[in-house]
Amino acid sequence: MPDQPGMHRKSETSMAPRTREKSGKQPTINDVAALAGVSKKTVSRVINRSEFITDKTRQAVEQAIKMLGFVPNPQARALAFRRNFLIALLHDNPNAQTVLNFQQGVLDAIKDSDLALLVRPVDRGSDRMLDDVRVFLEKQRPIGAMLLPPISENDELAALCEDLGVRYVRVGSAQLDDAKHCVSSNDREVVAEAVGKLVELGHRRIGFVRGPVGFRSAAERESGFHEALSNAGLTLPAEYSAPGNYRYTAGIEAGEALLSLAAPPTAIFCSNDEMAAGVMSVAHGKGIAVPTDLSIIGFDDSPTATHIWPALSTVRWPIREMGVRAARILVPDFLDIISRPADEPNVMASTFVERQSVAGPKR
Amino acid sequence: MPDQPGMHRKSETSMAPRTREKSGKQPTINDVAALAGVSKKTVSRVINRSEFITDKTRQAVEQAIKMLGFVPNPQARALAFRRNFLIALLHDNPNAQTVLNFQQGVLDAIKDSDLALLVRPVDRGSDRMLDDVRVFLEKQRPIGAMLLPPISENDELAALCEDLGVRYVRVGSAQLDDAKHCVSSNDREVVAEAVGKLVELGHRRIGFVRGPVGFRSAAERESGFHEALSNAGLTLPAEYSAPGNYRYTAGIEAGEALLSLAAPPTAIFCSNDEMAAGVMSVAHGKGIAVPTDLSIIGFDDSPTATHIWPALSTVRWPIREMGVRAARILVPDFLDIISRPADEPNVMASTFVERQSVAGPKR
DNA sequence: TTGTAAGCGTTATCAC
DNA sequence: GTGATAACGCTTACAA
Repeated sequence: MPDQPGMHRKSETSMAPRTREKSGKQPTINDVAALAGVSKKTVSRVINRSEFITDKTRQAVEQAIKMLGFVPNPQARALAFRRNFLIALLHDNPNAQTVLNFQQGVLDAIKDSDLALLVRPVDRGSDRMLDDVRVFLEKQRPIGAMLLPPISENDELAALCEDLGVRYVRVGSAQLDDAKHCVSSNDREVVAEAVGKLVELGHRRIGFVRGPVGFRSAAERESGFHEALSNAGLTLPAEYSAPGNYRYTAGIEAGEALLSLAAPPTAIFCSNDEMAAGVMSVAHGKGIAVPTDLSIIGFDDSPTATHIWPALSTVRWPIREMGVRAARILVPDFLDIISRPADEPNVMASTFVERQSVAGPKR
Repeated sequence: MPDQPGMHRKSETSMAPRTREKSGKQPTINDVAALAGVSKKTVSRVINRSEFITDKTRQAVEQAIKMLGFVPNPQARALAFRRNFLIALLHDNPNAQTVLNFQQGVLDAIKDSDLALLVRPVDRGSDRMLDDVRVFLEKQRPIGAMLLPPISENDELAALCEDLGVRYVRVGSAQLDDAKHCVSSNDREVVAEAVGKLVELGHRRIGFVRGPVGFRSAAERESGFHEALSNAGLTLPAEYSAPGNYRYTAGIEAGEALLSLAAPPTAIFCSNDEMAAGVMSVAHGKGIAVPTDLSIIGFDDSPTATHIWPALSTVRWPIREMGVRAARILVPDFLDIISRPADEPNVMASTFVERQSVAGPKR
């Protein structure tokens, strides 16, 4: 029985007995080799799909594998390869839905592969963040790492991965890196489109609730907003732009500010759904009817967007699909991919989803 | 260079060159042993906190470890221990917030340990579910597994873990297993309390929106509801009980049904927040004021609860804390735990959170 | 209390 | 194409 790390035990051999697998031990590569009448290395070649093998040998080995129900031991492979068959998901928990949807996408993509997913939150506030990640990557030695926004915007983090020989993909609202290291959405473009719809409907007094300072996604969305306004020959009065941080409470504050104005906006674009929900609550509280008196648009198409009333027009951010794509870019060689991932676009289209929170202005 | 699994390459040695770590290779246990002037095994003993070591030796080794910046290679340890230093989180994605909050709790708990978290969704609908999980556990060989509801209610799954020598903890709305294999909340009790509040306020016509058939959490919440009614000498007319599945759309349907009744309920308890949001939307649509004309209570205290208007009174489910506790129960020996986890309760208290969606009935 | 030798299950090297 | 033999970095069994 092993010493147990961190176990502070009295005896070196007192670990609780472990139930033995019913069928005895699992078959190893040696069993397969023996049964197939070949060497370990040949079996290894089959496992790893080396090309230097005759079809006949391969088939013999494959049959032996099947007969024995042999599954290569990932721990041993990890030791020999000096690399674990894992993908690490590094995130700073921007919001649960985003992380989990992305996670789900990644898991979809690697479902039939030998890979597994390791999740690692990082604290972007901490000054030891880089060291923490370094230790983590050096210990776990994953094949690759996925960086979710906002930490995906950290160039040092990307450099660290590069440095440690860990592949990486950065997820963002705009091209953050070269195509083989980046999956992004087209936030600016689609926000411009959504706000353009407001203009088409006749809105002239359009408010904006910003995202957190320093976030690329916030900057992209803001610039898309301005783009739409200037396309329409409009400008944004300073008092129509409210600060925000992607949280509901910021939406409340923004709503209070914007809707108390002498000439309040007839429409408000919020940089995410949570803040849009906050603005909507304020409207409800003030007896301002949505969408009759006020149109509201959000961003993310989070569950909140459909849970609030009236249902929120918003931008659907294809985060799950981005997870799939990120995996395909990161580890194409593990995913039995036919088409070259290089041929797939790495900019995923967000789309404007019209629901009940938008209408033309009253007059 | 290794063959690459799944790589379908032309050459056995053509793998893309990998950036070599700046500082050469990482130090191994041999380097430490040499520097400290002891054997490998002694270093191993220090790493694994064996007690059969003199303080002097230990200190010498620890110093060497520090000087070299040695970090034990988990892959090698995993091979030798026949066990990976991982915790697996098995879930069937009941909802993102729950999974991620729990995940966060687990990660909090294992933050300073050598453990890492592996996330694995399972498809409880599939008839290969057990086999899939078996393969997963046999391959990854985690120290332990955490089962989230509803799959935590599957006894075969628990038996499988037992069988494979993988520790496990089941998370549920009620005691699903003995204390060392279970973390639970007290749904029944706190639902009874919440509904009791409605009764105290004077509500007599109280509706109920059920959770999905077959879910233990749904059954617990329902029985808590009935408990409160019978405590008050009330009974639930059949038409006041609407089916549900924890989804928003079910809330919409339930709301339509309950609020179209000739004598509609003056209060509705919903088995989760999403359905409560659906009921609330229907109320808004029908011009029924909340809470004036209708009180609504949900369950979970999800983000939705505060994003909707008026803010939802609900039951806070301490899912993150349950994650922490689950980890402490699962791997106390890895967590430098002072107090015995056995002394900590494994039933975590849910609490009723009063917000704006509840008031006394009109008359 | 410490050390030696033999694994753990796989891949790398390099002859054949 | 294939296989013997030596890694990979650590733990275990057993000896000292």
